Amino acid sequence: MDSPQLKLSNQICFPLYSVSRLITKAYKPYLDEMGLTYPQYLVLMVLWENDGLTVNQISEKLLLNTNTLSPLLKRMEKMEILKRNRSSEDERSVIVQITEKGKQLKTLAMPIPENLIKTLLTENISMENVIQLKDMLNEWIKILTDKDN
Amino acid sequence: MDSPQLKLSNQICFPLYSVSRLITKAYKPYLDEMGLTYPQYLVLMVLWENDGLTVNQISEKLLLNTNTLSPLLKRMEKMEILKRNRSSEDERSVIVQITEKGKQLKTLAMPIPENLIKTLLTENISMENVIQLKDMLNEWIKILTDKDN
DNA sequence: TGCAATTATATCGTGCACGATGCAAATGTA
DNA sequence: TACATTTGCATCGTGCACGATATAATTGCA
Repeated sequence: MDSPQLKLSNQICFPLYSVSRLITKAYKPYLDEMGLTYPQYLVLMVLWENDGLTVNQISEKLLLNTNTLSPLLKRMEKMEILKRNRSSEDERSVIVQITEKGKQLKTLAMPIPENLIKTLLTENISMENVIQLKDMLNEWIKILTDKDN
Repeated sequence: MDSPQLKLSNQICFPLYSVSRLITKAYKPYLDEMGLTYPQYLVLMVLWENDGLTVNQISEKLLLNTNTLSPLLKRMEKMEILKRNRSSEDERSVIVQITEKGKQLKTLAMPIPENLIKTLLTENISMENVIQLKDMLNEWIKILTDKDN
């Protein structure tokens, strides 16, 4: 049985999985300076944009469940990047607030996106191509998160 | 400071990271039937295509280092999906060979790719679009693996 | 009101990823 | 031929991901 559909080179998920890992690795030197991991950086981007969200609201934005987020936020609290407090309105909810230290990391993060995108633009790949790719990925996110529910 | 470049919606890595995870999750029902994880499935795809490779050769194909692969292969050997033996030519190398059980899993895997691609094709996303996306990802893999060395 | 169902978060166990380190075999070179 | 260097693999520690499960607060409804 030849089955070309099972060849690695014909897969779509494998390049997605690899590029995701490789780009995360490309972030590493910048994130190391900030003492952050990539998922921690994602949490900070959410909080920089919108502070004081609940764990659940962060979960929805990052598409990560609380079994991933809770320990992650716990570590970040220990690092004094954010604080977690029970909501007084709904004692089940935990409100996450960024600290001064967390806010200051934003300055260090400012140049990261431009540096990263420079790496990804080539003779064959324009900014337009990247936008197009992002649109496709966002449509897939819509499809694949709908399926879950 | 407004810094739109730090908004989650303007990132390219975040949708890559999310889609990679979500597609892996879409594989899960199929892989569960086979008792495999996604990385284990990747190893099998390599071996189905080319049996008897060394750990290093698998490492190059999957872009995973031995610190990830060694434990993964060890688990797969325990599951009796493959065997690991020192090469007699070069005692440093370990040659990985698929077992009968591993070969038989291929039959179960055959329909997976088509089922997966059905999920990913929509009104707005054609097979052509997917191919184009894959080409972009492969170019990025080239760039980002060159950078490493 | 009473109580089952739902919701929000946390914990546990397992399996990746990956940087750092170790070790033995092979290679290169003085 | 000695021996430093390189190569191939493995192990360790840490931090995700994620399914399963637990717990407490809230909600819904008979």
